[in-house]
Amino acid sequence: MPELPEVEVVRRGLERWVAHRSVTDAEVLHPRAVRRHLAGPDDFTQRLKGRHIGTPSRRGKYLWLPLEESNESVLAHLGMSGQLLVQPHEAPDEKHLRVRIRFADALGTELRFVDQRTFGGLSLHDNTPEGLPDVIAHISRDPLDPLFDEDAFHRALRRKRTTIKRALLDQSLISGVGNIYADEALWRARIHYERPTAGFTRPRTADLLTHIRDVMNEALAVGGTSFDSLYVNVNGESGYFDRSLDAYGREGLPCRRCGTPIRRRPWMNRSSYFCPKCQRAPRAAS
DNA sequence: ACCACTACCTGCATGC
DNA sequence: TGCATGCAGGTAGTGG
Repeated sequence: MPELPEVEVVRRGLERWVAHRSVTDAEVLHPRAVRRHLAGPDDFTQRLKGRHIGTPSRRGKYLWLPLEESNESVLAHLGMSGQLLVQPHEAPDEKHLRVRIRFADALGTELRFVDQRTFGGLSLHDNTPEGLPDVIAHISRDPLDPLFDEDAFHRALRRKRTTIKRALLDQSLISGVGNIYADEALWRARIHYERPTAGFTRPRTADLLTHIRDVMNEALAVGGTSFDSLYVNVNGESGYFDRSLDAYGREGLPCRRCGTPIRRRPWMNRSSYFCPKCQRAPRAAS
C-alpha cells in the first residue's frame, strides 16, 4: 500500500540507480500496465528508446522520470501492489513482471515494473510549464512539499460538506495520504474519521497537518511501511514502520495512549481503525 | 457544482 | 478437498 513515504523511498532509489542512464529498449509484458499511455504499448516502447533519464521527481503518490532534452516524463503510479525494482539482467523474471526497461551502460542492471494487481502503471506524457506531467495537474501538492499551501487546504476543508478522512484521501485537496497514514494521523490528532470538515478551526487543521507530517517523516526514516510485503524499495527490501503503527491493523489491541481496544469499522469498501475513547464520534447530524 | 459510490484486479485467508 | 466469499485499496469515472 504505497503512500507518500513508500513512494519517496522508491524515488530515492531511482535517483541513485537509474538517473542519468540512457534507455536502449523497453518491453511491455502486460498492456494493462501502460493503459494510461493512450497511444498504446508499441508507442510507449518506441518513444522511450534512446532517451536519457533525468532526476526522478514525486508529487504525492505519483513519481516520474523526466526525459532529458525534451519536455516529457515517464509517469509511474504504484497503485496498491506496484513495485519498481532495479535488478541484474540475469535475475529471473518476477511472476508479475509487467514492464522491463534496459539501459545502454555496462552496469548490468535493468528497471522492472512488477505489479500483482495491476492497479498501477507507467505512461509517457508532456510536462506542464511547472515540469509536472500534464495528466496529474489536478493532484495537489503534498504536505512535505515546501510550497504546500496550508491556508488554502484549511479553506478547502471549511468549504467542503464532507468528513475528514474522505478529505484526507482526496488527492486534489492534499496528496500522498492513503488509508494507513490517514488513520495514523487521525489517531495522533485524536480526531474521529467521520468528523465534518466544515467545522474545523485553523488550530485543528494545523495540528492535524503537523501529525501527518510527523508520521510520514518517521515512516520515511525507517524505509516506509510494509504491511503485507507487497511494498518494497528498488532493491526489494521492506521498510520497518509497520512496527510503529498505532491504529492501522490493530483491531482489538490496546490503544497505546489509553488502553481501550482499537476498533475497526467498514468504511468505503475498506476499513477505518480508531480508538473509540481518544477519537470520539461526532454528534449525529440532525 | 458538488459529493459519494463503484469498477478495476489478484492472491490469500476464512468458512462451509 | 474444493469451492465460494471477503478483504486488501488508489483512482477515474459515473450516477445522484
